[in-house]
Amino acid sequence: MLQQTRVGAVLEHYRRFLRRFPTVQKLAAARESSILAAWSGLGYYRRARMMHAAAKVIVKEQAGRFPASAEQLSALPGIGRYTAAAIASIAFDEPTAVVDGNVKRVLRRLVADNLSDELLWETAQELLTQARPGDFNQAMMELGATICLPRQPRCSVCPVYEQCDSRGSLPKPKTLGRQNKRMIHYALDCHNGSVFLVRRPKDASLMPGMWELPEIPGANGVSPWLTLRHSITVTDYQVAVSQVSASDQSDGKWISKGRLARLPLTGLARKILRAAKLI
DNA sequence: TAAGCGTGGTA
DNA sequence: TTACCAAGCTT
Repeated sequence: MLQQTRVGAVLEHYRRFLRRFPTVQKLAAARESSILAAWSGLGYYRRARMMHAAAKVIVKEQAGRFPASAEQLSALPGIGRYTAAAIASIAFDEPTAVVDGNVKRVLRRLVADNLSDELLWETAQELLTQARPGDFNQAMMELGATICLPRQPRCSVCPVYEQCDSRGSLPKPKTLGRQNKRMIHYALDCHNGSVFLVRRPKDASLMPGMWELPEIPGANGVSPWLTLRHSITVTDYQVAVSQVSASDQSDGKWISKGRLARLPLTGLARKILRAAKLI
């Protein structure tokens, strides 16, 4: 859950997720839609699918025993170099350094050089406190998250200021492309305690198989019931929601209010249904 | 190597 | 308001 996602955004989902899937066996046996429903709103849904796949490998091929080394962990789906090192060092005391976005920034400032990825990993490994690798790794990430901030580093309270070659300066990050903007209209078709929802195609690149409100053509002259902003990857959406019938023109399903929570909704659909006090 | 993948917080 | 960016991974 923490891959590219802040701790604050994860906490509530994490607790709910562990209540729902308390063991790797339960997770492995679950249906994908149940897992996606618990993940709904967190984004990067591929992470959930891959964690499901990893749970199945652990249960079926390794008798439910977790791999305990970074090398073995990185063989699991969805576990790359960072996550393997994080689990191995924090959970199993393996002396392996992590490099995440925070550590990259800290190290590049510390040595005042735009180190390549490979050099960053080597440097982190050299600095690692062998006796307490998990604590060291978490301290490095925490330093980046709380003091060595991207925009305004708090050098005056930094514990390694004396050893820092740059004292806070950092090569200007290259600016990314501007976000696309788009207007999109949805129908909120709701009666008898049910909402009409549609399912995204299984082969969609974005959020495949997840449920959302039916999209409708806009500009019918009627002002929408609700407007909001929502950004998905590289697109900023201006969203308009109208309470109109859509069940005749869209291939979807009526979902009763009580079942909404168990459905893998997109984050945007969840936001709209919450605004409508349906969940 | 670089693009694609979600969403929310922050300045 | 806009733009950046977060405990990255896969293809």
